[in-house]
Amino acid sequence: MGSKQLTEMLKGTLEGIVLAILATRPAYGYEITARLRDQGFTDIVEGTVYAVLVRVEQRGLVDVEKVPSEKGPPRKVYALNAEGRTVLAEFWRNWEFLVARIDTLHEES
Amino acid sequence: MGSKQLTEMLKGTLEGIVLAILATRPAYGYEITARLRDQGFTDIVEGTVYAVLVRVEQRGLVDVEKVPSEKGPPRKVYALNAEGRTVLAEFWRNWEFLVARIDTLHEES
DNA sequence: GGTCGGTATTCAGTGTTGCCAAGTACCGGT
DNA sequence: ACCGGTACTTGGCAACACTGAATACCGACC
Repeated sequence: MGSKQLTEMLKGTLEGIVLAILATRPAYGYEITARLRDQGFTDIVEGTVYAVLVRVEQRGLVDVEKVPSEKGPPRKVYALNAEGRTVLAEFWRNWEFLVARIDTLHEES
Repeated sequence: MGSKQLTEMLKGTLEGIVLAILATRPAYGYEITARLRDQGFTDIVEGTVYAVLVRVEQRGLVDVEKVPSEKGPPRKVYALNAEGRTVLAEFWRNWEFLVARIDTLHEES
């Protein structure tokens, strides 16, 4: 069970994390969840990832394509588009800003 | 806040930030807001800081003392206690975990 | 004496977000 | 026919930062 603290930290970063994953190559929800788990986010909830994908699609940050799967229902493959890349770049800027400020605080204590 | 992204990122980190400030020395709300502004969080909202302080007080992470001010109404001075230090340590662990994961993603893109 | 600005705290309401829990759907192997 | 793995959807909930306004205390200035 992930700590409540970490859950709250994910608010605002999870979207960026998903966009960053899509930046390397297109992917579908189930795959993204699995990759997050491999990557260390062992407690990430599937429903949450899908919710993020719905959101970024509605905001027009990704292009979507339905691709038949051999192992189950069709996959919705998400690909980062130009708008998405812009938002991702903004995410990195904000993230680095936050990390810098918090690092300063950490050193002071 | 400047960007909505940064606002969302603060969720889950602002509490840790405030605790980190209190770890250096006791402080009151107005002062903490000012320090955050000096430190780069130029758009931080006063009401938000007070809300965090109410929360950490209710959770018993701080000791509170009312101190008269020469320039206005009495100040509520917050001091981090043992429980607060524990939570702050947990915050740093979670923060470093998140930074590590996200750094990995950043390098991959 | 009355107003203005700086200090200092509180509070109701809003929107966004991740989690929980359950459900739907497709498929291969037994 | 059933079960487990794959794959997506959805309604309700709690936590959090922001908005905007209100309250209160004080010194300085006209």
